[in-house]
Amino acid sequence: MDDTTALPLDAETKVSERPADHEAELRLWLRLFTCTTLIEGEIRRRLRDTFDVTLPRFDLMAQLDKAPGGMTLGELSKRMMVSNGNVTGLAERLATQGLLERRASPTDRRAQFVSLTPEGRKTFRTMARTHENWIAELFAGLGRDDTEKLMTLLARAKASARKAVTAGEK
Amino acid sequence: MDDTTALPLDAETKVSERPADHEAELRLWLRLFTCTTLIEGEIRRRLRDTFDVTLPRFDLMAQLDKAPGGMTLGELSKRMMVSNGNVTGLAERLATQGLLERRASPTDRRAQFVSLTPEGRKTFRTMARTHENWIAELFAGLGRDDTEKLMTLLARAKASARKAVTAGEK
DNA sequence: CCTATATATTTTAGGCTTAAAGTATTTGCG
DNA sequence: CGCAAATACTTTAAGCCTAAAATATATAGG
Repeated sequence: MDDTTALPLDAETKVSERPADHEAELRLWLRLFTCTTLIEGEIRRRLRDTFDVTLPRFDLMAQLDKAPGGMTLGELSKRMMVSNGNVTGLAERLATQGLLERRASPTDRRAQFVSLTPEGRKTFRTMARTHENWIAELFAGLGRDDTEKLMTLLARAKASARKAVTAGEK
Repeated sequence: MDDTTALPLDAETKVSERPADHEAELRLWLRLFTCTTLIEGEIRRRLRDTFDVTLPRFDLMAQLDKAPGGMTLGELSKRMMVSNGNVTGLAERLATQGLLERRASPTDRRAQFVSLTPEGRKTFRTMARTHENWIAELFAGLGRDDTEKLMTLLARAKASARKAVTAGEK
């Protein structure tokens, strides 16, 4: 995944002959992807080595930590942006570990609420503190201005992508 | 994954009381991750719906397309930044589809070279053209300046992360 | 009430991914 | 040469993930 290749600077080439030259966007996507992958991989590695937990389980616990009363699997699925079947399995494994508990919804016999057990909450809070420091460490080379500018530009990129995605859903 | 929550603007809080407040970096990571995930998911969906191909297979073919003479599985593994076992399986499935061919290395009986078949190359080139347009479409909302600035900032972020990763490998 | 449709979840089949263990071969060195 | 270590690859076990089908329940309309 090298994204450092020099651009072929063929300003002479007629547009009609290269109607779809989107080199710049392709290179941006490659860089965005490798950058994210690099960080994500390191976080996965550290979570595993330090806490023996996977990133998906950490993410699920993070969602539950923000919702003290718990939530349904469907709600969890929406917030995590993954399929229903996926959260079914993740919740199952976390419940086996004693970190998550399920209870039936009093109003809807199809649904179940899930929430962190006291142990799950304690475990998550510990991990979350360390996790936050790792992220800070990984971004330590960025100044405050860079961070803010990146936030803004990524928001624009996200909005752009979201628009293209929803446009195709009509 | 909402990263739109307002920052708790507690400038009054003493540093000593909140020694590890890395909220900004955490929010940056969340945004970077959701942005990438959004685009990646859409590309996966379109590759599947349009060409009945997975992203990992597309990525592997992209590497081979850049190396006309083929390369070893180990080289492929390094370039794709995935495990050896992973490319073994991917290459196996692509070979079954007739898109990739293997031949023994003349000099090393442990190694094998893989390359695209003529059909594989043709198939990949077709997909790649469309893929490039999709990426351009997803980033269409970004101006040229935004794109360039993002490239620069992501390069900095990548360098920062790389440094933190290698520092832990000593 | 009864039925059609919608919703919440689980199950299934298939593919991706890794770490770790295993196999075959090559290379370096005494 | 002979053998220890390194290398290229495959296999295995476990987990993650999705789309699609299946199950159970809820809701709306006649």
